[in-house]
Amino acid sequence: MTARRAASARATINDVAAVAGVSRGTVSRVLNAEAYVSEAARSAVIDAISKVGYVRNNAARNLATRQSHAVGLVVHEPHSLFLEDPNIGSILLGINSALSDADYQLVSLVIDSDRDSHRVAEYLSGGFVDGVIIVSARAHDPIAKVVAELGIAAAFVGHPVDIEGIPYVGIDNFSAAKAITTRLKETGRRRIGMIAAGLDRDSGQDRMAGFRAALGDSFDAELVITTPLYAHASGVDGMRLLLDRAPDVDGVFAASDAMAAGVIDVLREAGRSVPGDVGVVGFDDSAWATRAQPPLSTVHQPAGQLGRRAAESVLAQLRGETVDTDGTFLETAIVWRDSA
Amino acid sequence: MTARRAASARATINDVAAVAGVSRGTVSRVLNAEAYVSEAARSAVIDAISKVGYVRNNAARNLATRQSHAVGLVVHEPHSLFLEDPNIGSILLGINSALSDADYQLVSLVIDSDRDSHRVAEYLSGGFVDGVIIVSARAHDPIAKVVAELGIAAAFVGHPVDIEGIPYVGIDNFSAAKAITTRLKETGRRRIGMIAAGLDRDSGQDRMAGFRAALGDSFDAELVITTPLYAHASGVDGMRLLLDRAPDVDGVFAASDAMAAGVIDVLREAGRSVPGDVGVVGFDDSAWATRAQPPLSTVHQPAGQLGRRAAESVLAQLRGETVDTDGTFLETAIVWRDSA
DNA sequence: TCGCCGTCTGGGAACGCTCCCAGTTGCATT
DNA sequence: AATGCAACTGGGAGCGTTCCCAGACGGCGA
Repeated sequence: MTARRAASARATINDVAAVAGVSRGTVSRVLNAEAYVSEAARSAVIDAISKVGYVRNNAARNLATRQSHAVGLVVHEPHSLFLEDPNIGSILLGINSALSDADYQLVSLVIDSDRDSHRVAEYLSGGFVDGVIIVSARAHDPIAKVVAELGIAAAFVGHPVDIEGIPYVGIDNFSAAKAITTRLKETGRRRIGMIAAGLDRDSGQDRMAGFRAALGDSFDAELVITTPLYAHASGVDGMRLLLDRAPDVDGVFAASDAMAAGVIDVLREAGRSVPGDVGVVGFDDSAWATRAQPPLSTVHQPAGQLGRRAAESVLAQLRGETVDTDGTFLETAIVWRDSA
Repeated sequence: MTARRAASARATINDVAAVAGVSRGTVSRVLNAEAYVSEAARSAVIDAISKVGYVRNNAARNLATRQSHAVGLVVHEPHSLFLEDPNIGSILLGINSALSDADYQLVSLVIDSDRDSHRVAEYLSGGFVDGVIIVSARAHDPIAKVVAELGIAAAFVGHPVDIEGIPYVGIDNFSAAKAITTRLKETGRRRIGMIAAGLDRDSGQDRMAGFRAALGDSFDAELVITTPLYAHASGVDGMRLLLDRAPDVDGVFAASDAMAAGVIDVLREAGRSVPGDVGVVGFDDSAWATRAQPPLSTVHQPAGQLGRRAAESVLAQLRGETVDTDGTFLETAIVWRDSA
């Protein structure tokens, strides 16, 4: 097959103007819903548009307005995130939905970790996007710094970073972790441990702090196992270690559902029943939670809303509105199932 | 914070021309790597570009060339796909990598199932994208039909559809299913069942046909359980039913790794050991495979390559090359772990 | 010497919009 | 009747490229 170009003779704004018997300017005003257009002119234009099958040429508009009407989604370390993060899909859908409502296009800027952030910086400064949403940046992130310097409209999804002046949309990891740990404690558990992860990010630190706060005096640092990743394997390794250190453990807070699933696997292997002998709670309310045996009690993250709100913040900045740089925290909810 | 516009005074091709002491046309020729530029002019232009910090304005180029230099990725039913399909992430990365190598931009066209395909058709015909990649279309897909009518450069990922003239990149589900079933049979299993899914797509049908072909005379329709989704829960339900029907089953081919994980859960619950009492094999080689206890023997799908090849097909069409409409099948490989 | 051709260059003319200014109405107010 | 103002309209200018044509230059064969 040879590629055919799409029908070459596309109608332009001039064709519409000619058919409607008005000028180019009036058509443009109708298209952009501006004031000062008579009802007669408006309906004539609308009729003409459907008659000639007019579709706006974005390239021309972008050139004239010096805006791209596109917002970039910067995702770091694509493989780990795209393939393992249970929330990224929902976040993406939330962003996409908010942007398309506002007639903006989402372009995905996947960053290969082996390339320099220079390439991204150039892309961002190249006017290809009007704004940018950054998912899950680490502290001291080079791209975050570039965005801050460029002064481009931006928002972070996930958690605050060490950069001033850029809003973020996240959840209150501290309170959520504290709440579910408290709830676990209320089921009568006395020796509660935690499998922590992602301590290089605020989210991970906050979950651990929340856990500690919930336990108060009964907190025992011995019962906190630190692992690098939020993965199933980390839960397995962490739980083995914990069981070794404290065979009398009767409650576990895992920093993610994937880890909690690993924890349950290890407990079963060791002949402990869940929730009979040990209560287990997770974090995320991802697909892991319902597929686990037994289904996990966990913290529900409003991932879709996280994306939507971040996109709305960028759009507001693009409209020239003042947005809150302190960021916003979305509500989490405890989902109590059978694992504790 | 008030949004600041990115540095307003961006260098244009004219600035470069002025600094290099050549004309606009020469700069353009250098930028597009055209012939007939003297070495002196070329290096002067290159120096000038870096001196003034020139970055190409895509809107202007798109307007002048009447091309968008963008390729759309159409994803249906975003929720089920994005959130459950273990391959979609890799496919996306593969596409993105091929496109950015060729200086094309990926724009994601997520289709909300409740809206009409009309909106997508308009988008596609609106010149916003030069080509389109469609992931996992069903038979009789309306958007696939629209693409075919438009004659826009396109490729399908996943499996052939009922549309003529559009290439696809997929795997040979029949052969792969046959191969892994045969391998399972060779481990000495006599009563082999299958948990099938996705029979509304060719991929699902082919996997079942491959299973049947591998068993030959020993095929027993009683041992095939049909479920709607490739999900963990389908594996659980399907295996319960199968165990009920045939308590002597000693081998199971699940149509996806997620289902295979569900199968294993049910077997454990029923006191059967894997692979001791029952051998289980899956399909996909997704994250489910390695996290399962025991790790799954399964069929490896080259998801990233699937995306890359589809993108390359679209790019070839865009260059006006003739591409094979029959599509291409990529090699799968059996990954033998511990579950069988 | 002349003419030709291949190599290289400059710049006018689009591409299809938006912006903005200069008008032209029609109506209320003086 | 004259004035002012709000409501509306037309069209020139410009956004930053690419495309393409006209032309300059130099080397080479006749």
